[in-house]
Amino acid sequence: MLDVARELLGAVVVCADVAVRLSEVEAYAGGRDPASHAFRGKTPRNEVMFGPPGHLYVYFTYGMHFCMNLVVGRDGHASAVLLRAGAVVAGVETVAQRRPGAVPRDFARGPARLTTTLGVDRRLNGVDVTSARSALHVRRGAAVPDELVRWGPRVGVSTAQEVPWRCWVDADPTVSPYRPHVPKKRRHV
DNA sequence: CGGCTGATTGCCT
DNA sequence: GGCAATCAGCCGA
Repeated sequence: MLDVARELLGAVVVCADVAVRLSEVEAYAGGRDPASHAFRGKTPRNEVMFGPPGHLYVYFTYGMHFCMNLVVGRDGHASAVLLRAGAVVAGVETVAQRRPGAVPRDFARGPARLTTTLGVDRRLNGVDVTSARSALHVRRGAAVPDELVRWGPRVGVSTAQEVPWRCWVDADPTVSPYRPHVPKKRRHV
């Protein structure tokens, strides 16, 4: 699961004429992970997570935002990787119309911004991202070298803050700025 | 520039 | 009924 997350850095998400190269993702480990939507078992909302890998899990949150996950791991295991941020590499004109006033660096800088930029909503829940014929699919991109991959705690979760299951590309300006639980400096205790 | 908060729907207990 | 894998805008410094 963590290896899949790491491999997704640099991959390119394609939806219609817009494409985004991923710079930040976050792993969720299915039923035994208290921060996972699958923790309390299968429900109508999260049922895609319990299906085969390679499919998209789109959910609605905070009354106004969509976020997208890639289902990974074994069928039924319900592991998933939250796609958090990336750089727009195609369709900049389309995105500029969708996000008037935003600067390119911020187009997909955060999970909800990423879905807005790509035009993703619940209609894409469950699509097979491994097929180039799907409305949304994922292509391999230029590999990110190991020395540029950084790991840290997940964002916005109230439980299991200790597991470093978020990974991102070091020094990439499109990585999301929201890191509420990451102390910038470690004071000696 | 960094920190805080209101917005607003749907899901789960 | 409570709260969420967030974001934009506003505040003060």
